[in-house]
Amino acid sequence: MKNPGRHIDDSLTERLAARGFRFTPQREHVYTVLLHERDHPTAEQVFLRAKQTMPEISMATVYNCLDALVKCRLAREVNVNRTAMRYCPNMQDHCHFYCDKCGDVFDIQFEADGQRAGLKIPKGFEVTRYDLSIHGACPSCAAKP
Amino acid sequence: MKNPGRHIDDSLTERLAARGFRFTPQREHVYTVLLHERDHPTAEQVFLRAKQTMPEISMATVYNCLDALVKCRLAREVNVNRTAMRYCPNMQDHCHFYCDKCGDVFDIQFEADGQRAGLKIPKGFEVTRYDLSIHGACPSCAAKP
DNA sequence: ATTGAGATTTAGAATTATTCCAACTATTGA
DNA sequence: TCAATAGTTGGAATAATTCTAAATCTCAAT
Repeated sequence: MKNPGRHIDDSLTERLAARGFRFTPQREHVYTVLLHERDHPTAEQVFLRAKQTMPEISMATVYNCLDALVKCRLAREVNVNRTAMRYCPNMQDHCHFYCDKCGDVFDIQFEADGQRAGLKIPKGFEVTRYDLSIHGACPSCAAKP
Repeated sequence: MKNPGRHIDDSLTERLAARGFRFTPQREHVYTVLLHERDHPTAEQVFLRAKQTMPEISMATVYNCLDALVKCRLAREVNVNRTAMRYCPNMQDHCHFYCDKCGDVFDIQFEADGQRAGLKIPKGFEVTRYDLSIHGACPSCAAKP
Protein backbone atom coordinates (compact mmCIF):
# COMPACT_ATOMS: atom_id res chain seq x y z
CA MET A 1 0.00 0.00 0.00
CA LYS A 2 1.83 3.10 -1.23
CA ASN A 3 -0.50 5.70 0.18
CA PRO A 4 -2.56 4.37 3.04
CA GLY A 5 -3.52 7.87 4.20
CA ARG A 6 -5.27 8.50 0.93
CA HIS A 7 -7.12 5.25 1.38
CA ILE A 8 -8.44 6.15 4.80
CA ASP A 9 -9.63 9.51 3.59
CA ASP A 10 -11.35 8.00 0.59
CA SER A 11 -13.25 5.47 2.62
CA LEU A 12 -14.04 8.06 5.25
CA THR A 13 -15.42 10.38 2.58
CA GLU A 14 -17.55 7.56 1.23
CA ARG A 15 -18.87 6.58 4.62
CA LEU A 16 -19.71 10.15 5.47
CA ALA A 17 -21.32 10.80 2.10
CA ALA A 18 -23.44 7.67 2.44
CA ARG A 19 -25.14 9.31 5.41
CA GLY A 20 -25.27 12.79 3.91
CA PHE A 21 -22.25 14.13 5.76
CA ARG A 22 -19.39 16.04 4.19
CA PHE A 23 -15.75 15.21 4.57
CA THR A 24 -14.06 17.88 6.69
CA PRO A 25 -10.56 18.21 8.13
CA GLN A 26 -12.05 18.16 11.62
CA ARG A 27 -13.90 14.89 11.04
CA GLU A 28 -10.83 13.29 9.55
CA HIS A 29 -8.72 14.48 12.44
CA VAL A 30 -11.11 13.28 15.13
CA TYR A 31 -11.29 9.90 13.43
CA THR A 32 -7.50 9.71 13.25
CA VAL A 33 -7.22 10.60 16.94
CA LEU A 34 -9.77 7.93 17.79
CA LEU A 35 -7.95 5.29 15.77
CA HIS A 36 -4.58 6.22 17.19
CA GLU A 37 -5.09 5.47 20.88
CA ARG A 38 -7.74 2.83 21.34
CA ASP A 39 -8.37 3.33 25.02
CA HIS A 40 -12.06 4.27 24.85
CA PRO A 41 -11.55 7.99 25.39
CA THR A 42 -14.28 10.37 26.47
CA ALA A 43 -15.26 13.29 24.22
CA GLU A 44 -13.12 15.51 26.38
CA GLN A 45 -10.08 13.26 26.01
CA VAL A 46 -10.61 13.23 22.25
CA PHE A 47 -10.86 17.02 22.38
CA LEU A 48 -7.58 17.36 24.28
CA ARG A 49 -5.77 14.97 21.94
CA ALA A 50 -7.25 16.58 18.84
CA LYS A 51 -6.18 20.05 20.02
CA GLN A 52 -2.53 19.02 20.12
CA THR A 53 -2.29 19.19 16.34
CA MET A 54 -5.43 21.21 15.57
CA PRO A 55 -5.49 23.85 18.29
CA GLU A 56 -8.55 25.74 17.01
CA ILE A 57 -10.90 22.77 17.15
CA SER A 58 -13.78 23.26 19.55
CA MET A 59 -15.54 20.92 21.93
CA ALA A 60 -18.79 21.35 20.01
CA THR A 61 -17.05 20.19 16.85
CA VAL A 62 -15.62 17.17 18.60
CA TYR A 63 -19.13 16.20 19.68
CA ASN A 64 -20.36 16.82 16.15
CA CYS A 65 -17.56 14.73 14.60
CA LEU A 66 -17.97 11.86 17.04
CA ASP A 67 -21.68 11.91 16.38
CA ALA A 68 -21.09 11.76 12.63
CA LEU A 69 -18.65 8.86 13.06
CA VAL A 70 -21.17 6.97 15.17
CA LYS A 71 -23.92 7.58 12.60
CA CYS A 72 -21.60 6.35 9.82
CA ARG A 73 -20.82 3.24 11.85
CA LEU A 74 -17.14 4.06 12.14
CA ALA A 75 -17.29 4.28 15.92
CA ARG A 76 -19.42 3.02 18.77
CA GLU A 77 -20.60 4.82 21.86
CA VAL A 78 -19.66 3.10 25.08
CA ASN A 79 -21.69 3.87 28.12
CA VAL A 80 -20.25 3.25 31.57
CA ASN A 81 -22.88 3.86 34.19
CA ARG A 82 -23.61 7.55 34.05
CA THR A 83 -20.11 8.79 33.45
CA ALA A 84 -19.05 10.60 30.30
CA MET A 85 -19.68 8.72 27.06
CA ARG A 86 -16.66 6.88 25.70
CA TYR A 87 -15.89 6.19 22.05
CA CYS A 88 -14.62 3.03 20.45
CA PRO A 89 -13.49 2.69 16.81
CA ASN A 90 -13.46 -1.12 17.00
CA MET A 91 -16.48 -2.09 14.94
CA GLN A 92 -16.02 -5.84 15.18
CA ASP A 93 -18.56 -7.81 17.20
CA HIS A 94 -17.46 -7.31 20.77
CA CYS A 95 -18.59 -6.19 24.18
CA HIS A 96 -16.89 -4.34 27.00
CA PHE A 97 -15.34 -5.28 30.27
CA TYR A 98 -15.39 -2.49 32.85
CA CYS A 99 -12.85 -2.65 35.60
CA ASP A 100 -14.73 -1.29 38.59
CA LYS A 101 -11.45 -0.60 40.38
CA CYS A 102 -9.40 1.41 37.88
CA GLY A 103 -12.20 2.34 35.50
CA ASP A 104 -10.46 1.03 32.40
CA VAL A 105 -12.50 -0.44 29.58
CA PHE A 106 -11.45 -3.54 27.64
CA ASP A 107 -12.80 -5.05 24.45
CA ILE A 108 -13.97 -8.64 24.78
CA GLN A 109 -14.73 -10.81 21.80
CA PHE A 110 -18.43 -11.62 21.72
CA GLU A 111 -20.77 -12.67 18.97
CA ALA A 112 -24.19 -11.87 20.27
CA ASP A 113 -26.52 -14.86 20.11
CA GLY A 114 -29.57 -14.56 22.31
CA GLN A 115 -30.61 -18.16 21.65
CA ARG A 116 -27.31 -19.60 22.75
CA ALA A 117 -27.13 -17.33 25.77
CA GLY A 118 -30.36 -18.83 27.05
CA LEU A 119 -32.47 -15.76 26.49
CA LYS A 120 -36.18 -16.17 26.09
CA ILE A 121 -37.40 -13.16 24.15
CA PRO A 122 -41.19 -13.15 24.33
CA LYS A 123 -43.21 -13.22 21.10
CA GLY A 124 -43.59 -9.90 19.34
CA PHE A 125 -40.33 -8.31 20.47
CA GLU A 126 -38.03 -7.41 17.60
CA VAL A 127 -34.38 -7.43 18.62
CA THR A 128 -32.01 -5.12 16.77
CA ARG A 129 -29.03 -5.24 19.09
CA TYR A 130 -27.59 -6.98 22.11
CA ASP A 131 -25.42 -4.87 24.34
CA LEU A 132 -23.45 -6.74 26.96
CA SER A 133 -21.24 -5.19 29.55
CA ILE A 134 -19.18 -7.14 32.00
CA HIS A 135 -18.11 -5.72 35.33
CA GLY A 136 -15.30 -6.85 37.53
CA ALA A 137 -11.59 -6.40 38.05
CA CYS A 138 -9.01 -6.27 35.28
CA PRO A 139 -5.92 -8.48 35.62
CA SER A 140 -3.70 -5.81 37.16
CA CYS A 141 -6.34 -4.70 39.66
CA ALA A 142 -7.30 -8.29 40.48
CA ALA A 143 -3.66 -9.02 41.32
CA LYS A 144 -3.55 -6.26 43.95
CA PRO A 145 -4.70 -6.87 47.56
CA MET B 1 -50.36 -13.96 55.47
CA LYS B 2 -52.40 -11.95 57.93
CA ASN B 3 -50.33 -8.84 57.98
CA PRO B 4 -48.16 -8.50 54.92
CA GLY B 5 -47.55 -4.79 55.53
CA ARG B 6 -45.89 -5.51 58.84
CA HIS B 7 -43.79 -8.11 57.09
CA ILE B 8 -42.55 -5.68 54.45
CA ASP B 9 -41.56 -3.12 57.08
CA ASP B 10 -39.76 -5.71 59.16
CA SER B 11 -37.74 -7.03 56.28
CA LEU B 12 -37.08 -3.51 55.02
CA THR B 13 -35.81 -2.52 58.47
CA GLU B 14 -33.56 -5.55 58.51
CA ARG B 15 -32.20 -4.93 55.04
CA LEU B 16 -31.53 -1.30 55.82
CA ALA B 17 -29.93 -2.09 59.17
CA ALA B 18 -27.67 -4.69 57.56
CA ARG B 19 -26.04 -1.89 55.61
CA GLY B 20 -26.08 0.64 58.44
CA PHE B 21 -29.16 2.53 57.30
CA ARG B 22 -32.11 3.48 59.49
CA PHE B 23 -35.70 2.74 58.73
CA THR B 24 -37.50 5.99 57.90
CA PRO B 25 -41.02 6.76 56.71
CA GLN B 26 -39.54 8.25 53.54
CA ARG B 27 -37.55 5.13 52.72
CA GLU B 28 -40.54 2.93 53.34
CA HIS B 29 -42.70 5.15 51.20
CA VAL B 30 -40.26 5.30 48.29
CA TYR B 31 -39.93 1.54 48.38
CA THR B 32 -43.71 1.12 48.39
CA VAL B 33 -44.03 3.49 45.45
CA LEU B 34 -41.36 1.54 43.58
CA LEU B 35 -43.07 -1.78 44.24
CA HIS B 36 -46.47 -0.47 43.30
CA GLU B 37 -45.94 0.46 39.66
CA ARG B 38 -43.19 -1.64 38.14
CA ASP B 39 -42.57 0.41 35.05
CA HIS B 40 -38.93 1.33 35.67
CA PRO B 41 -39.60 4.91 36.76
CA THR B 42 -36.97 7.62 36.86
CA ALA B 43 -36.12 9.34 40.15
CA GLU B 44 -38.36 12.18 39.10
CA GLN B 45 -41.30 9.87 38.43
CA VAL B 46 -40.77 8.26 41.82
CA PHE B 47 -40.69 11.74 43.32
CA LEU B 48 -43.99 12.75 41.69
CA ARG B 49 -45.67 9.51 42.76
CA ALA B 50 -44.28 9.72 46.28
CA LYS B 51 -45.48 13.30 46.66
CA GLN B 52 -49.08 12.28 46.08
CA THR B 53 -49.33 10.82 49.57
CA MET B 54 -46.27 12.43 51.18
CA PRO B 55 -46.34 15.98 49.84
CA GLU B 56 -43.37 17.28 51.84
CA ILE B 57 -40.89 14.73 50.50
CA SER B 58 -38.02 16.30 48.58
CA MET B 59 -36.16 15.28 45.47
CA ALA B 60 -32.93 15.00 47.46
CA THR B 61 -34.61 12.53 49.78
CA VAL B 62 -35.93 10.47 46.89
CA TYR B 63 -32.37 10.20 45.56
CA ASN B 64 -31.14 9.31 49.04
CA CYS B 65 -33.86 6.65 49.50
CA LEU B 66 -33.34 5.12 46.06
CA ASP B 67 -29.63 5.02 46.75
CA ALA B 68 -30.20 3.26 50.06
CA LEU B 69 -32.52 0.72 48.40
CA VAL B 70 -29.92 0.01 45.73
CA LYS B 71 -27.21 -0.44 48.35
CA CYS B 72 -29.46 -2.83 50.30
CA ARG B 73 -30.11 -4.80 47.12
CA LEU B 74 -33.82 -4.08 47.16
CA ALA B 75 -33.68 -2.25 43.84
CA ARG B 76 -31.52 -2.09 40.76
CA GLU B 77 -30.42 0.89 38.76
CA VAL B 78 -31.30 0.67 35.10
CA ASN B 79 -29.29 2.73 32.72
CA VAL B 80 -30.71 3.58 29.30
CA ASN B 81 -28.11 5.35 27.23
CA ARG B 82 -27.54 8.65 28.94
CA THR B 83 -31.08 9.39 29.96
CA ALA B 84 -32.23 9.64 33.57
CA MET B 85 -31.51 6.60 35.70
CA ARG B 86 -34.44 4.22 36.09
CA TYR B 87 -35.18 2.02 39.09
CA CYS B 88 -36.32 -1.57 39.16
CA PRO B 89 -37.42 -3.46 42.28
CA ASN B 90 -37.29 -6.83 40.49
CA MET B 91 -34.22 -8.46 41.99
CA GLN B 92 -34.53 -11.77 40.15
CA ASP B 93 -31.93 -12.59 37.53
CA HIS B 94 -33.06 -10.67 34.50
CA CYS B 95 -32.00 -8.16 31.91
CA HIS B 96 -33.77 -5.35 30.12
CA PHE B 97 -35.30 -4.86 26.73
CA TYR B 98 -35.36 -1.23 25.60
CA CYS B 99 -37.91 -0.30 23.00
CA ASP B 100 -36.08 2.28 20.92
CA LYS B 101 -39.40 3.56 19.54
CA CYS B 102 -41.51 4.23 22.65
CA GLY B 103 -38.73 4.15 25.22
CA ASP B 104 -40.42 1.58 27.45
CA VAL B 105 -38.31 -0.88 29.39
CA PHE B 106 -39.25 -4.53 29.81
CA ASP B 107 -37.83 -7.22 32.08
CA ILE B 108 -36.51 -10.28 30.26
CA GLN B 109 -35.66 -13.50 32.03
CA PHE B 110 -31.93 -14.11 31.81
CA GLU B 111 -29.55 -16.14 33.88
CA ALA B 112 -26.15 -14.75 33.07
CA ASP B 113 -23.73 -17.44 31.98
CA GLY B 114 -20.72 -16.15 30.12
CA GLN B 115 -19.56 -19.62 29.19
CA ARG B 116 -22.83 -20.58 27.57
CA ALA B 117 -23.10 -17.25 25.79
CA GLY B 118 -19.83 -17.98 24.02
CA LEU B 119 -17.81 -15.38 25.84
CA LYS B 120 -14.09 -15.78 26.05
CA ILE B 121 -12.93 -13.83 29.07
CA PRO B 122 -9.13 -13.61 28.93
CA LYS B 123 -7.10 -14.97 31.83
CA GLY B 124 -6.82 -12.70 34.84
CA PHE B 125 -10.14 -10.88 34.50
CA GLU B 126 -12.44 -11.38 37.46
CA VAL B 127 -16.09 -11.08 36.50
CA THR B 128 -18.52 -9.87 39.14
CA ARG B 129 -21.54 -9.10 36.99
CA TYR B 130 -22.93 -9.44 33.50
CA ASP B 131 -25.19 -6.66 32.38
CA LEU B 132 -27.11 -7.32 29.19
CA SER B 133 -29.42 -4.88 27.49
CA ILE B 134 -31.41 -5.67 24.42
CA HIS B 135 -32.53 -3.00 22.00
CA GLY B 136 -35.32 -3.20 19.49
CA ALA B 137 -39.04 -2.67 19.18
CA CYS B 138 -41.61 -3.82 21.70
CA PRO B 139 -44.62 -5.79 20.41
CA SER B 140 -46.94 -2.80 20.14
CA CYS B 141 -44.35 -0.62 18.39
CA ALA B 142 -43.27 -3.49 16.13
CA ALA B 143 -46.89 -3.91 15.01
CA LYS B 144 -47.11 -0.31 13.82
CA PRO B 145 -45.96 0.78 10.32
C1' DA C 1 -15.64 33.32 -11.50
C1' DT C 2 -20.13 34.30 -8.88
C1' DT C 3 -23.71 33.27 -6.26
C1' DG C 4 -26.87 31.15 -3.23
C1' DA C 5 -28.26 27.19 -0.52
C1' DG C 6 -27.10 24.43 2.81
C1' DA C 7 -23.59 22.25 5.84
C1' DT C 8 -20.09 23.02 9.31
C1' DT C 9 -17.55 25.24 12.84
C1' DT C 10 -17.16 28.02 16.73
C1' DA C 11 -17.75 30.13 21.45
C1' DG C 12 -20.65 30.53 24.70
C1' DA C 13 -25.28 29.94 26.76
C1' DA C 14 -28.70 26.62 28.19
C1' DT C 15 -30.18 22.28 29.79
C1' DT C 16 -30.69 18.39 32.73
C1' DA C 17 -29.83 14.82 35.88
C1' DT C 18 -27.51 14.40 39.78
C1' DT C 19 -24.70 15.67 43.77
C1' DC C 20 -23.40 18.76 47.26
C1' DC C 21 -24.29 21.88 51.10
C1' DA C 22 -25.77 23.82 55.39
C1' DA C 23 -29.43 24.18 58.50
C1' DC C 24 -32.79 21.79 60.79
C1' DT C 25 -35.02 17.60 62.75
C1' DA C 26 -35.22 12.92 64.43
C1' DT C 27 -33.33 8.87 66.56
C1' DT C 28 -30.19 6.22 69.30
C1' DG C 29 -27.84 4.76 73.12
C1' DA C 30 -24.74 6.19 77.03
C1' DT D 1 -31.31 13.94 79.43
C1' DC D 2 -27.93 14.75 76.36
C1' DA D 3 -24.63 14.27 72.87
C1' DA D 4 -23.60 12.04 68.71
C1' DT D 5 -25.07 10.54 64.57
C1' DA D 6 -28.23 9.92 60.71
C1' DG D 7 -31.71 11.72 57.80
C1' DT D 8 -34.42 15.36 55.51
C1' DT D 9 -34.94 19.55 53.09
C1' DG D 10 -34.52 23.38 49.63
C1' DG D 11 -31.47 25.46 47.16
C1' DA D 12 -26.92 25.94 45.09
C1' DA D 13 -23.38 23.67 42.46
C1' DT D 14 -21.64 20.45 39.06
C1' DA D 15 -20.75 18.14 34.81
C1' DA D 16 -21.75 16.24 30.40
C1' DT D 17 -24.11 17.30 26.66
C1' DT D 18 -27.05 20.01 23.59
C1' DC D 19 -28.52 24.22 21.72
C1' DT D 20 -27.92 28.78 19.51
C1' DA D 21 -26.57 32.27 16.49
C1' DA D 22 -23.10 34.16 13.85
C1' DA D 23 -19.31 33.34 10.89
C1' DT D 24 -17.23 30.36 7.46
C1' DC D 25 -16.97 26.93 4.13
C1' DT D 26 -18.38 23.88 0.19
C1' DC D 27 -20.90 22.53 -3.67
C1' DA D 28 -23.05 22.97 -7.74
C1' DA D 29 -25.55 25.70 -10.95
C1' DT D 30 -25.29 29.65 -13.37
